[in-house]
Amino acid sequence: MLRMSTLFLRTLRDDPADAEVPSHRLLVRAGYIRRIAAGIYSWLPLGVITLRNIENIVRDEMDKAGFQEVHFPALLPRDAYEQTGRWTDYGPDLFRLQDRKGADYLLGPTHEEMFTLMVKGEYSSYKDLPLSLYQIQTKYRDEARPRSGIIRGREFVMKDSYSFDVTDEGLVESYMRHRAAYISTFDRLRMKYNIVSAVSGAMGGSASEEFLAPCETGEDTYVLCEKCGYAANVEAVTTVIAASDPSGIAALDVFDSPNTPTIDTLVELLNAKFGGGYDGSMTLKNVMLMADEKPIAVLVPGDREVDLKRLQANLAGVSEIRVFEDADFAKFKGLVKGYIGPQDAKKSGVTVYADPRIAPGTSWVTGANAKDKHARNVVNGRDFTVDHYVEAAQIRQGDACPKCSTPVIIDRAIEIGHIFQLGRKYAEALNLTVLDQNGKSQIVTMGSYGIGVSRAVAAIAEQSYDEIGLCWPVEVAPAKVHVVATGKEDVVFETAEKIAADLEARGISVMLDDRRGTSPGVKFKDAELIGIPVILVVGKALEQGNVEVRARKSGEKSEVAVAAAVDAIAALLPTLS
RNA sequence: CGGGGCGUAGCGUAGUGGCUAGCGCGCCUGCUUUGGGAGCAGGAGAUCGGGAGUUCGAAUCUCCCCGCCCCGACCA
Repeated sequence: MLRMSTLFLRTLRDDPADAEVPSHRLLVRAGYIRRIAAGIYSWLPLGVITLRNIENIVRDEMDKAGFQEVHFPALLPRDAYEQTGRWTDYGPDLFRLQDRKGADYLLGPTHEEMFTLMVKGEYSSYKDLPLSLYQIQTKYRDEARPRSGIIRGREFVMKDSYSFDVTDEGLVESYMRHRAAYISTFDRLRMKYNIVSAVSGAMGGSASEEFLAPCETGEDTYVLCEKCGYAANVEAVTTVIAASDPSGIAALDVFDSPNTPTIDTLVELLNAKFGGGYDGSMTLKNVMLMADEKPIAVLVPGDREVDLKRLQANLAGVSEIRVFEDADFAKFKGLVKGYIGPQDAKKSGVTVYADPRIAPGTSWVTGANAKDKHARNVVNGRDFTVDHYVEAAQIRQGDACPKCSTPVIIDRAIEIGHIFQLGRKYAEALNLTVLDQNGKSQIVTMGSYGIGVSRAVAAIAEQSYDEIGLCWPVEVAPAKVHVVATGKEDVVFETAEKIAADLEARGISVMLDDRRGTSPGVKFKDAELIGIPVILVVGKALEQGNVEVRARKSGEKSEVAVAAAVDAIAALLPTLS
């Protein structure tokens, strides 16, 4: 039982000056966490209990799914990370340090290497697989910009799992088992979330999905179709545009277009010159970029920007993209800045990438590769060729859903889980093999799965707070019932004690406000701020032999007889989410 | 890393060259009060982020450094 009279807790009346997002503000005010340094927080008793509750739900669901818990140190030698190249690849985000002998160590940002080596050390037969291991552990990443309190910290608690299979089919199965376990976990945490397709990015591998908890303060943007349920990270959205039949489109027509440096001015001129009907979406923007110092042109409709993030995510094997600078234009004489069209790309040695919106057979207005000249009726496949199609154009609210064509919405969310099929990258680098039925050595294929446990504390808070404080789901809250004794009569405190003890005896955890001499207002405000789902007030109503039961979230109140209080609460709890 | 803002007691803040750095919350003592952040009286608590400089005099001006927050870049 938590007793407010002795609990190590001080709630704050004012919002802390350095907290802006609701979860941060309230977790600090209600005495769950305190800041130590940017992105580094200490946990006070209420915070620790809440974090543990979440941790235990995660652990329970992992165990139910048949995954086995192990534990690694956070402090790791450089070795394994050297072998996979991540000692350098991870860059400045990696916390590095040296021991007294000058040997290099790191604080683990994620543990693929260690898990791979652990399995390698114990197993060597296909008979041992499939296998899934997990740990709940503190991770360290020297984020360029920690933010939003506990949402993006430099130290955070994460549950990470890894699956090991011999075959690709086995990996898919392990992946699906994790997916199912994640669904039960987040459901139990009473979180609202969407499972969205993601691009696997630098980690390599194929299939990848993110569990995103929608909320205003989220830092991830994703696309959602409310009709068919399609959901994807913006980077992973696919564009479906059918090829069209170009026969009947008039021949390419070059025309004078002085003083048209922007799409808007070009459209204006087109409408003046050719009798109207043109808009930005009919023009073709030809963006010049350097991809690992090789020139590429990226074609997008004139009314959209190139989304560099999407482009980068979808350009396999390219590590650095930058826009053309004047020096680059100087090197490619065929490219007339402001009047570039894809028609002569081959001559200039430029590889042409096009967003799928530039479908084969479509006709465009674009630059004519000569100063002050544009061309219309420029047809993809007839007047220019696309080397590769790549998702590059920015995505907008109202774009057609790739599954059902309904206009999509764009929303923000916090990433609370990520599952993906890693493949053989780490097993290969660290030589994790098993012998198959034929005695032949096979490289193991892996999956990697993460849940941000400390981040979930914030994400849940973000999804369930109101003007007066936090409102935890029953299983997450630091206690299920907050028993508040108000008044100065001993009988009030004795009754509160008795009910609290009875509740605990029924397995219902209690926080008891047994502070003497604290005014009722203070106790109510604290209870509301702390956010325990049921508040039971022992006070005025006691004269009629009653206590007051309040549901924190809905605000519903009722009076029940003292003797019936425990039963009433036992009945109420399962109805609360 | 670029842009913006900020740093004064545990928390929130006032003070833009001049007396002993002010106020609210919280904390301690006493009395009163007890259903919505109580009242009165008394009290403790501050290297004014750090260093250097300008000045008769610096929380206040200058320079350097450190830290924090927000936007962006970045982020298995």
